[in-house]
Amino acid sequence: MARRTDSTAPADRSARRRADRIDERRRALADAALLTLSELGYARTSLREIAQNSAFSHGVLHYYFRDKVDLITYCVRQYKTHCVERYDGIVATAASPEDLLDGVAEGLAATLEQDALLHRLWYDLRTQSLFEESFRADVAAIDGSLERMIWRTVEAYARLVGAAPACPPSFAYATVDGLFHQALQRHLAGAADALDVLRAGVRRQLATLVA
Amino acid sequence: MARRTDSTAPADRSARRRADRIDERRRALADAALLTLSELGYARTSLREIAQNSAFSHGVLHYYFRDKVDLITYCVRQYKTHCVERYDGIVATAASPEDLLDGVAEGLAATLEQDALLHRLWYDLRTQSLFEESFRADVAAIDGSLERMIWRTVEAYARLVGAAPACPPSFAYATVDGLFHQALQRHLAGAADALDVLRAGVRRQLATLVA
DNA sequence: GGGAAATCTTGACGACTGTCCAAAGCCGTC
DNA sequence: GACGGCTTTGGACAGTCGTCAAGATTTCCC
Repeated sequence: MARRTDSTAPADRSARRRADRIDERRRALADAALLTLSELGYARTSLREIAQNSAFSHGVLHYYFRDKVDLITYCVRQYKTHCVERYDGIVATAASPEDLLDGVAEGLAATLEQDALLHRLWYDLRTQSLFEESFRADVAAIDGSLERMIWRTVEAYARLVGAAPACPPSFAYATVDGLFHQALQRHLAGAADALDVLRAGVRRQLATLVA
Repeated sequence: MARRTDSTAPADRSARRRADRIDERRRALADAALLTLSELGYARTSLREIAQNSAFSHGVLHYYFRDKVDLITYCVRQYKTHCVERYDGIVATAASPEDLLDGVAEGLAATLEQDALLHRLWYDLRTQSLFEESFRADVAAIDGSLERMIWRTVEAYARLVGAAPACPPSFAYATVDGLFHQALQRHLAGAADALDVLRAGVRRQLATLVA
């Protein structure tokens, strides 16, 4: 019985290391999957293609993921963390309304440019979730967190101009998302002014959202 | 040489009738395809499934359409005419700004409710066109005509309140489309207030678009 | 009414998909 | 250094896909 209560018994430590290794593999495979997905879109991405963009063979995907839906769900979740990490922190450090508008407009334009393919994938998956039950819940969760992010911006702006938000959060999100989506579409189509139009549009729309 | 110049020679008439019949078949098949597409989405719709929702067998599709892309392109074009026909005429008969806002809000809410699946398909195809070159041109054409439709509304509203539009057409379209897309998403998810939220949102947004 | 052309059906083809599995490779532990 | 479990491979499987073509059927014209 001696030291059976020791929580760092060799067996436990090895089990933990194993679990960590598995998590790491899953993350790596999900990264490869996101790469392929953002390039080809959901409809045209096969498991073999994903595996070819990774260091492994196609069979290993079913060792780490139950099936294709499990993998894609995991990818969506991973994308979400990537997403909110990027977005957060834009709002925090603004001292004046103008600063905030600048920061938000610039932040959105920057991520649109840098992560254009990931955003394209996001809109793809969001649309697919309208047809496929599988990852609807995860998509809805991301949508909600994006809406809350926009809403934090509106609240911060309202505070800085000494007014109150004058619209529901869903209205703010819908209109700004519409602007972002259109800008992405034009940016991908090669329109040189897409980013500037987005900046101007976001500034204008945010300004009308407070009383 | 006698009547070789007669434009209604039997051969011509028969050729014309044949062409008409072909057009009719193509329209019927495209209708069946639109039915299936709007139910399953682009990614999950196969030619066999389309044929099963029609009165014909799957082989006939390649008699009237070169390939799948040709069929879907034809569907997209057909959807466009269906779309603008529906939309047009909302704006024309408004006497006061309030009338116009009512009419537009109600018109958008009505088509969202009645043609929910078709609109879902539209967003699906628009997203697919970000990945697939094939029907990008047709999608862009529809997008443009929708933008012009919204813009006509803005202009009419501005005229009625005696002001000028105070934003670019693309801004008006992006924000209203964002509202419409969100409302569709919530409506399909079963939210009972989706239509009312859309009505309120559209009214609010349109009102801010003129000086 | 018969023959030719248009139309439609049916089955086949090769390519591709997600999934599964037996075997091989790998690695830590005794 | 050999054993045993964890990883990984690559092929097999059943299914579906778009496409095609040969044959059956219908339609039309003389």
